[in-house]
Amino acid sequence: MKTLTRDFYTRDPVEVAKDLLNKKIVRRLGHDVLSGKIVETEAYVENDIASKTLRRRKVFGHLADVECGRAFIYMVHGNWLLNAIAHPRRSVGGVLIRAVEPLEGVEVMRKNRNAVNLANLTNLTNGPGKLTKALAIAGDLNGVDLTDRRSYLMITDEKKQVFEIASSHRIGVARDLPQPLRFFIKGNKFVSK
DNA sequence: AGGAAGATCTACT
DNA sequence: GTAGATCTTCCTA
Repeated sequence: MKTLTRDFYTRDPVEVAKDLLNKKIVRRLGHDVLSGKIVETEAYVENDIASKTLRRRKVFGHLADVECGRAFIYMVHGNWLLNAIAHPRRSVGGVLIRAVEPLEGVEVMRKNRNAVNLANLTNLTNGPGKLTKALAIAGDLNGVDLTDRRSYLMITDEKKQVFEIASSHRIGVARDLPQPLRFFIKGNKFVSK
């Protein structure tokens, strides 16, 4: 398996958000390997007025200092959210991973999300806060290099596959930009509701 | 020092 | 569909 390169992330976040669909996120956890296919993303762009959180935290200033292809992880509403830093040179931006389809390590994921009714798999990782919990992703992983196969968290390339990309407005954003910035694999069961 | 609000989730009706 | 839990940062005093 091969990780996505720095160049992959050094582009318009909207393009990166679309291209991250169907890629694989890999989490090394002790002796276990947890992985899932990315099925839903959201782009956050330069001068993004939509997110109060981003502006309040001066995240864009922060993102500008951070290398593309690194993870940016922070907490909202008591949930950790996972972003990949992605923007053209001298710009700022990122991509929020909103949902994945579980592949390897499903039993460990179940354990990580204990106390929850997990009768069906779709409830395991179909939301930004759910997938971080299932994959044991928290603030201690902030800044890890997603392009480095030695990292505890990385994103790998996958064989080309035919699928249809659907888009919509972003979710949970108080005042969204006019253009659709949320992308997901059409018809996939693991997309959030 | 205290309160409000946010890129959310669960459990309940 | 709505309420309450959750935790961190920002704003006001």
